Amino acid sequence: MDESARLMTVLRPVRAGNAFEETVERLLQAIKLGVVAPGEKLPPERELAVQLGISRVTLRDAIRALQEAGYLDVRRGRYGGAFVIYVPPTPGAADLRKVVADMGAADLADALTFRMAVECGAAQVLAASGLTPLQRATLERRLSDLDEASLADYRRLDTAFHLSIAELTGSSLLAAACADARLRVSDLLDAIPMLQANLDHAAAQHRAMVTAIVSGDPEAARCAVAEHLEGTAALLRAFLS
Amino acid sequence: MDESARLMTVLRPVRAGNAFEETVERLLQAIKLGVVAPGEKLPPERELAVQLGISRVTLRDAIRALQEAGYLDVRRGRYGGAFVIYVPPTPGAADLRKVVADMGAADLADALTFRMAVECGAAQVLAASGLTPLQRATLERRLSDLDEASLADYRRLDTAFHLSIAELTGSSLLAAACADARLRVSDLLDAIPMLQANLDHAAAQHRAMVTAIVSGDPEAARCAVAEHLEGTAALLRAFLS
DNA sequence: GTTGATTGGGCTAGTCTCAGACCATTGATG
DNA sequence: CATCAATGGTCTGAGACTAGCCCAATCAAC
Repeated sequence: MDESARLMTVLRPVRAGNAFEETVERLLQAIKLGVVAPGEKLPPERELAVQLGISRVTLRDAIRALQEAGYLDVRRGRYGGAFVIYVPPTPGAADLRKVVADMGAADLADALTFRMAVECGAAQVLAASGLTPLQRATLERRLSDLDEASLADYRRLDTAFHLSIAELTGSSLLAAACADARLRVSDLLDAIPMLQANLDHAAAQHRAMVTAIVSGDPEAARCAVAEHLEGTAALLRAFLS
Repeated sequence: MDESARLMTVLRPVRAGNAFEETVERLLQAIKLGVVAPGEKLPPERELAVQLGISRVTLRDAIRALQEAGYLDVRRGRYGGAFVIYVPPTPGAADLRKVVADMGAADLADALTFRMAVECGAAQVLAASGLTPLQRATLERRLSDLDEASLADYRRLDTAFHLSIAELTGSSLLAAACADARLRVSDLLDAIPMLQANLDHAAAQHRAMVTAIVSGDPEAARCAVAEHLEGTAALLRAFLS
């Protein structure tokens, strides 16, 4: 609030943990966000180590940890690799309180606020930028993929749709921020049941977001995203009380 | 754009560099953003090392590097410490092209887009949240501080005003994102001259931002921030062409 | 089968980073 | 002037991390 708030913001920890822990988190992000879908495999270790900017030893430690935790199936030899075997838990309100307790009420509010800000910002920027036909086609494609998704694929394609908005702005910083925000609420989203009424509601809101963005209306885009995310937050609150 | 874009987003480097480099960057952020004003000193090494989550050795290496680069004056003994002696360069268009060349055109667009998204998002969220009297007073205070600022203090207080918006949302993630965004354009801002006409224009826009936020109008808040940042971006483009 | 390409598995020497202890300097206070 | 608290300066041993190299397993293609 006062001067010291900014000191704490800027002089926050340089590193979230050691290289091993951060690598586990990052791989878990790829798996939980469905960037690497179940059945698919991660890039080869040597390649992945370069991408992540770490040594192969550290990467292998992280992969082994995820293997032992049941997220990956590692196979040797040509056409081998680290295959994703994790499937999101069956949605149900049973675990939600536990998930919230694990992350803490303060972190929950932080994450929801952060997500609201960056996703609304991304939609606004994208709408204001004026989409190329190709960009528009990509966005429409993600939406129709989501509309036709099976329940098993829904979360993954929902993530893909949301992240596409940030990616289409062309800002990798913004894309990273939205991916981070999404990850911070993904455990929560996995814990709430998917009722048909909610899915229908969400589909309409997704449609409104795309319409606002492709028509180049930043106001409407921001508003549509805010409404959608507020709906999700309200759903969370409902299952918590 | 396609699947691989998300792979690159999530599987980006785990670490921006080694602990030493990241620490230098962080301290430079505190100095350049004016979180620690010229003449003031950084927290004691032992304390700072804990805050940054690094060892004292690494912190000292970083401090020595900044000392040799002329940013800090380190004095021993009681009441000693690492005093900030850096003052932002006199604004002038001479260096702007060089600054832009150093960061690259792609990074420039990325940074401006990112800043637009997160600052608009923060203002929207804050306006929607409904400010307490204390929060409102803090925001008004920052604005009046800025209005009365001398030219030497202007950039620092401008930063303080902008970052206050994010901080007041209560989301440390959002505050960190806005601080990061601000830092990425701070060298650019330091390179453009401060003309009275521009300052007056900015002051009016700042006023509009505060008015929209305290009146609880997310639409207007988002719009006011977008207009303000767009003005800055336009100024940059003008000095570049 | 044999071969060859691709991939995970493992080792080693060297560098980076850390935690903790101890030393040196400064300046306000009595 | 002596004291003492606060602060930067330095050293050391242990652990984390890396780069590079070679080994082992697998499977398509011949």
